[in-house]
Amino acid sequence: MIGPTGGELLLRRLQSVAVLNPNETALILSLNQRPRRHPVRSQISADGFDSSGPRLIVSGWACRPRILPDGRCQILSTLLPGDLAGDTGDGRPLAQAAVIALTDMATVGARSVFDTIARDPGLYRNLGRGLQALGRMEEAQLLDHVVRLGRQSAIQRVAHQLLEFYHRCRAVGLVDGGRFPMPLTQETLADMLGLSLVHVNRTITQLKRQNMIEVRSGIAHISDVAQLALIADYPAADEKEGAPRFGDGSRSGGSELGEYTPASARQQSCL
Amino acid sequence: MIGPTGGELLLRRLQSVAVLNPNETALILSLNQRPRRHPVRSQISADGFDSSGPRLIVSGWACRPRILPDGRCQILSTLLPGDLAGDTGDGRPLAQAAVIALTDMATVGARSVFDTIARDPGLYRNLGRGLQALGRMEEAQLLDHVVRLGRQSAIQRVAHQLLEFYHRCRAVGLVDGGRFPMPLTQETLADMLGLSLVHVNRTITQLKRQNMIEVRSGIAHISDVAQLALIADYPAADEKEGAPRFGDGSRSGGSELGEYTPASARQQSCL
DNA sequence: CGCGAGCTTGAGGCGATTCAACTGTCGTGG
DNA sequence: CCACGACAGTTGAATCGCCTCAAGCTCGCG
Repeated sequence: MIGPTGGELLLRRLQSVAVLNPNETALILSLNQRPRRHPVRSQISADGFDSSGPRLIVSGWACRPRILPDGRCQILSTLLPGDLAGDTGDGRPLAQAAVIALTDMATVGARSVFDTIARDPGLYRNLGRGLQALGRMEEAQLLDHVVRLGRQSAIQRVAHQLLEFYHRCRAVGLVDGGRFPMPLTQETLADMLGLSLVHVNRTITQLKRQNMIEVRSGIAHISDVAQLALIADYPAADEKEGAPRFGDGSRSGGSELGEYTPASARQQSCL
Repeated sequence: MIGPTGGELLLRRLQSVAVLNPNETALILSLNQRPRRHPVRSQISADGFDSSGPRLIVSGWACRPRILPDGRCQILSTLLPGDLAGDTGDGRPLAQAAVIALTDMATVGARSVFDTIARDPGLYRNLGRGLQALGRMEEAQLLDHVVRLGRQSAIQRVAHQLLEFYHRCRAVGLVDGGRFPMPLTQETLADMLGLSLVHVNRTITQLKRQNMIEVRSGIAHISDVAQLALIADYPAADEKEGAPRFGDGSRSGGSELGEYTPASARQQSCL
């Protein structure tokens, strides 16, 4: 699979949240080295203190799983091309969790970038902020994940997760007319969405029958994003690319404001 | 309800993750002002950009809710005495979410502390790191929350959440022989744990009948923490206080390492 | 005393799980 | 070229965990 280089992917994401000067752009594009390859199921980034520094994902998907003592598994987050695996210096628990390849992957080491920024923070101010914004997006995804798991039905979970993948792929230019790579097995989706494999299958089948989605050999297709977003309670994203939703810490994008009144006082309507 | 002052609570937590010099201690204890009072259901911290700076919770409990379009609610996180509500400067999505009082509360403004640290980061180095560690603990709790919601049964969720409250209360000296304040209604617990009110009730009743817990008029009692932790898959916390689990970013405390192999390859045993 | 918020309990139903089998599609080696 | 195993996806049947609806209860408080 030949695709964009690591630097191009990351640059694309950063430019949607920050304006980079030539030095910064050059620094990111210095990541266009020959990537290291990782087979499925191998560990990209270790649990706890990190050895080799953060790595930029060039191709392939990964996840941060948490295995329970009885063998069950809950996936905490996913990593797509253009994402960074490993601790980028602030020791956040999520970033420190182990990263496991869900497909064959290619990554490049990104330690040099962070070292360079640390050496001259002034010169790379925007870049530093941009990278922080990417970290914030990760936390926002985590919040969405909580809502999905806590309060959405199986159909909504699947739809919502697919929409997240769609938008994340779009942010790195991997969407082509509603089609985007989605190489996860239904079992992995189950571990992600807190469902059983069988039920994920039935749910996807149902969405297929309703012509909401297609999934075949690692490619997903969403014909009508807005319609799917409706059933998933997925917040209406402005179709305009490059809207700086995370430029300096605005809202995540999923919540209604309003006081928290006990549910008894709230009314139900939708679905 | 008369309890410790805000500064004492926060100092206690910080001292368990960092060693503070006299300047830093004094700065924290400067938070022993007369607190502002908030009635139940009022908003402590606004959604999005923050107006009045972060506030330290002196007494009472709060949460960060997310309301879905159809009226359902998922609570993202809880705030207990000694916690900080509001954005402490890094614009993290969780910290920016609205904070709503679940009981009557008292808080003090903490902006001065952050301003002072920002003015002379060198002098307040340990304190700055300590506060960052508190932020990391919040993220670690979020990860635990994901696992609870995704892969635990109702009983485990309730037990796990109570244990989290127990340990958080203990960190600020609010536990007395297995007893600690737990002023949440079952409805709020339901919105937190992704369950229905009725089922939370039955689950708590069941735990009571098994003599695992007692909950009455805002006070919870866990007789055998280790036993409850066993049911809940709650990681064995060293009973030794002040173990610097977050001193500079070690592991969150909930995960088993190990490669992520598909569930089919894992064996099941417990429960 | 009467009201209301929170807690408790019962009955019935649906959504998701589990177990178990079967299908389809690869890649590999005889 | 086809037999084979491995792996992902699909489907059915039975069961269970949790939800919803609907009362009734308890306690604190005006």
